[in-house]
Amino acid sequence: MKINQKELTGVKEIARRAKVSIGTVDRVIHNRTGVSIKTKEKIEAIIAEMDYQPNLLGRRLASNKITRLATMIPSVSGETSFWEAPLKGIEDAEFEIRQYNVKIEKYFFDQDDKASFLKQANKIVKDKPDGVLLAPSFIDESINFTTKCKKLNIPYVFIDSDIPEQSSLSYIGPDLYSSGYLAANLTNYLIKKNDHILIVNISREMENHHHLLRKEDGFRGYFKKYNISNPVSKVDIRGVDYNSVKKSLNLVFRKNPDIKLIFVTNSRVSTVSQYLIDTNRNPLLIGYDFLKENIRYLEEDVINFLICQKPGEQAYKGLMALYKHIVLKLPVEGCIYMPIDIIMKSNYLFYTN
Amino acid sequence: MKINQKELTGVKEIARRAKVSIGTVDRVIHNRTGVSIKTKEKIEAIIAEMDYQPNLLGRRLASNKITRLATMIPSVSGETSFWEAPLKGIEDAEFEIRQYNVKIEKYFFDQDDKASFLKQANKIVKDKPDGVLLAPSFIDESINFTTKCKKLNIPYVFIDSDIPEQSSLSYIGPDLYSSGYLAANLTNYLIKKNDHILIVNISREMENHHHLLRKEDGFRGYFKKYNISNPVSKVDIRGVDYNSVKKSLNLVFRKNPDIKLIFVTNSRVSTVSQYLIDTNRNPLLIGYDFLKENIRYLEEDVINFLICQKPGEQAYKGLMALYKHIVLKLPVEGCIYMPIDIIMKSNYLFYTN
DNA sequence: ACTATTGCCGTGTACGTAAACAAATCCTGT
DNA sequence: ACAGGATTTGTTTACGTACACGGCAATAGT
Repeated sequence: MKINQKELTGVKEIARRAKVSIGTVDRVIHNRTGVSIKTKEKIEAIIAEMDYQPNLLGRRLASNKITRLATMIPSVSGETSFWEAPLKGIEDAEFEIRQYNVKIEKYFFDQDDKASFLKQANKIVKDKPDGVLLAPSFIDESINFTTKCKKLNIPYVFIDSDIPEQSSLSYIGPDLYSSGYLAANLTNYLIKKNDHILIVNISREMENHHHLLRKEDGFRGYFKKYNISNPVSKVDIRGVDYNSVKKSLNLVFRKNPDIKLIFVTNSRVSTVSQYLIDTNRNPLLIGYDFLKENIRYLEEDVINFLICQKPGEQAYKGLMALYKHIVLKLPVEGCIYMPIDIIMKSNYLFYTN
Repeated sequence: MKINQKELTGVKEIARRAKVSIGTVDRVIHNRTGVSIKTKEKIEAIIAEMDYQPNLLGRRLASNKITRLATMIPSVSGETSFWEAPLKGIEDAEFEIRQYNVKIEKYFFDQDDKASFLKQANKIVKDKPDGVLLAPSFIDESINFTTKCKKLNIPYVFIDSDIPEQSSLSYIGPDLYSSGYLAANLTNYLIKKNDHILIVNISREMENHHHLLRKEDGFRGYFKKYNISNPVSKVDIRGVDYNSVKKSLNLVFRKNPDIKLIFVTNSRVSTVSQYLIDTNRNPLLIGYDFLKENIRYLEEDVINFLICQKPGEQAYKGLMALYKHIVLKLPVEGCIYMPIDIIMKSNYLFYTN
């Protein structure tokens, strides 16, 4: 370690060169009022010439403001552990930016209950945080909510699924169509001519169903593009419990006992797995998400491939984007599609969600 | 934004509670000399009780020290663009921690020239940085180098490949065996009984060959574990130019014209791709690394799968580990295996190296 | 008894920036 | 020319920590 030789940098140097006080420089930097146009231009020229980068340490230290970020995601229910990862991501981000006077306030809603979403959304609006991270599970309600945010000048970031028309600060999550497309590409390596394929959509709320259909579109899009003519059936299941799934799949298998590959469009693939074990069937199985229950079936060779898009990192990056935008006033990418990861038995151990 | 209500925290509060000055508290925190055992214990008790976390902003701002980190990786040659990504990762990290008075000094060596490695290593030893990030391409020389570092009390982190005996601060990179194992798992989905498989190792320097062999071991390990009896040939090619590869592969294909799948154990898979195009052959092809040239062949359906382990992130994380250890004095994970990513035509667009 | 040494501790300044406060300058109308 | 307000500019303190410096008391040395 060496002692820093005095580099001429910082507001002080700007002030020196412009022959004004640091107070004036400060006013220009924060374009506050009370600076004559002439000195303002002079200072701005010097700032540009020096390529002045404000020292974030000094800035954050001197600014006694607390930045409050709100996060709104589904609560971790016993029914699915999917939202554990985003919560972890939120906590990681919290830990990292806590030292910069950023506080994170977490709001949770019930994925199967619109009313709870509304209630929490209203609470956020009332609390007026400086930024919002949102998993927009309910589309109309999310539009409503973010419209209010826009009016209040509160920037918001979407994760998990996008509402492109709502011009968020950023979307960080999967490209659903492409992930279905990838599943089809994978499928194409696994099947033979005329093998029967089944697409399974499982979700209770109509809303979430939307997302599943985009994946299905992607899947079928691939088949269409490459003129793959295998028969593709599909079933929509409107209950997430085992019995609903069992009942529906029983019907399907009665009609098509020779299904060779099943593509489950979300993390409910574990329920299908259990069904397959119980009915002693053994088609190839592709599903979604790095959940404990899914990994178990992956280990047991019931699930062959899981597609995953780092939900934890989505939340982490979403908060960091808010931090960069609000605190550092840095530009932020408007849309970050997460990589589409393929998980199988031999690499899941190394995966970080 | 709200004004921070005065939370009682920091050295000042410690000083207040202990009825001493902040100078004394400071001495205890940095366990400097000049504090009576009694007050020292009292202060330590209070620190523990308060769960005092030093404010990093204040700390870094007050400390005028510059931390110098050295990075040592192969230079980006025209021959392979592999090291572009780590360099990018280094630059990303540099940008991020620059504001904390951390400077990064980059050293490059020629991957095919031990002498250049030695020269650069000596230069680093002479320059005495505060930490080193190293891609230990040459094993013996790396051991020698890091031993010197250890004597000088300079922590070092390995990326890309590990030397476990050298007790580095951390290793961040692939588990080579497992990545070969995964390739075999994938292979097993793609082939039929009795399909002939070829493993191709291409490298000029004996050293790098080691790494390839670990992948080959993993590949064969999978086959062994699951009693897969497909014929597996292999060829070691000691030249990275097209003609060397061509000559060797011509020999192989003369003997085994019916090879159904080729596993190339490193990024040289592009050379094999070109060969396959030129000789109008079309086996399945699995290789390594997200390089422009490889992606081209992926797009053209010559390469089917690329295995990749985010070399850019390795370097980034490596530097961050050094930063955390040296500057923040935080504990650091000793070994971080990167996820083993599978890249194919339908997801490469979303991949971040 | 006087100085020199040592151990212990408090004070002050600095880091780079933010923001409140204070002061100087500029207008405008009389 | 001057009051009085508006506009522009300068000064100061503070953020939390690091560290140099200096001071005081107690002990040791002569």
